[in-house]
Amino acid sequence: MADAKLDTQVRREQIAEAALSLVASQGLRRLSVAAVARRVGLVPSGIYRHFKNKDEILDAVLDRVELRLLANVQASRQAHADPLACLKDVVMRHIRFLREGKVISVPRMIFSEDTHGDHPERKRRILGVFSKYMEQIGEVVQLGQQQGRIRPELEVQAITMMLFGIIVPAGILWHLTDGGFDVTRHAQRGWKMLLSAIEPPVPSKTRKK
Amino acid sequence: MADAKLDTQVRREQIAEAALSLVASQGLRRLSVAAVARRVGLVPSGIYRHFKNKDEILDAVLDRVELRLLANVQASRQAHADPLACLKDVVMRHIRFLREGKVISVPRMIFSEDTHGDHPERKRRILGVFSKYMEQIGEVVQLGQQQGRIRPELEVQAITMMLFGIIVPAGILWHLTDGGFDVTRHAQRGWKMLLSAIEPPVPSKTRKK
DNA sequence: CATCATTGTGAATATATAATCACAATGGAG
DNA sequence: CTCCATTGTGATTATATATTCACAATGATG
Repeated sequence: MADAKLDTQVRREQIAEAALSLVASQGLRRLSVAAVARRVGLVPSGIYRHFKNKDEILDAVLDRVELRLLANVQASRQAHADPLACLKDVVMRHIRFLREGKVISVPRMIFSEDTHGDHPERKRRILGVFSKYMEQIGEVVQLGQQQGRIRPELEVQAITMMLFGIIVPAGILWHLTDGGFDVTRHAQRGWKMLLSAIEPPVPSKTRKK
Repeated sequence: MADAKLDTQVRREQIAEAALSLVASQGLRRLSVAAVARRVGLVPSGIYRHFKNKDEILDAVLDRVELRLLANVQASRQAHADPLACLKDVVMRHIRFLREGKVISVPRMIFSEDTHGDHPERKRRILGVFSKYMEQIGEVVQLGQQQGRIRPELEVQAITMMLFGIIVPAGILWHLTDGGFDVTRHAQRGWKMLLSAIEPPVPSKTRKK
């Protein structure tokens, strides 16, 4: 069935990518070893040549999700020197990837009990991913506060959570409506409202985004 | 094993309540017919005397969730004539129920593919529950706009989504940290920020909540 | 070419859980 | 009390999916 034998490094890559892709499009419930195998072009038992079990595959998927989430924040930071522009970009970038099916929304990972139903340590793992993500965003917020672009009296965590509160419902509605919900508009509106809450009353610059 | 035979109405009530309770504490993945039966005090096959299949049980759970969510909004509306106080109460009440395990956070229902994995109509059902919930909240927002308590230029949906954006991450973090996250503080901060975004610049009343 | 390690296949096994089936027990009606 | 409808039990079946196992095939090396 397989075209040829491939090195385990290559197969692992294929398998992890196939799994991530399947999860993004169909959710974790539908992720079966058989589905992954089909996608890669192997028979199901062939998967076990490269991954010890399904849990290992899920771990690999999680690694990828983490990389992508953090890469998103990094990309935004590099594209925008201005903290506010950067934060907005984090949101919009996430939305774009959501639309393109290139990222699994965090809640989807969290509440898919297939991910960590019987594995408390994976729950911790997810919490870790989330924490890192929030931390990265928090650094941008802090920068903004130091530069007078963001109200200094607001707590960093509160701001990052509000940002998260824009991203998450987007994923939820996108998922619920099978892509029918206008997540871009939602994000723009949400950002605008958040901005009015976090921007200092006296604009430190005439720039009004 | 059962103490006595009970009328199917009574059993259906018990079964639905047991299922809801189990879902709230353990998630949907762990909801098995056997677990529900144990909780009620029957053997697993006895459940099928009262519910056709597991799907019917899940539908009953969803009904209950809907009732509770909407009852929460109603309760807040009746307790507070002021729209802003009402909205705040919706959030805080939800948080309280979350803490007490009396409500399943909506994302948990949505992203638990056990709920609707193979049932598109149940996904629609959930979307319907969510839409009703948002509608009810939206009515309060509209009232607030008519009364000059909330900026009239902001779109109702944007505001309700921001409110949702406070509630949802609370559920997520509560779940991820096994109740370790301070959801009350999160909600209070989030509400405060949202308030500064939606409250008109010139207070129509000296009341500052 | 032969050898060998690694990868792939197809059949079989293991497991958890939903659901069926046939018999038992309960409780109400006559 | 008997009868009957309904509810409860315990054994069995069905099903989906993860995983193991034994053999086959590939590709690199000497």
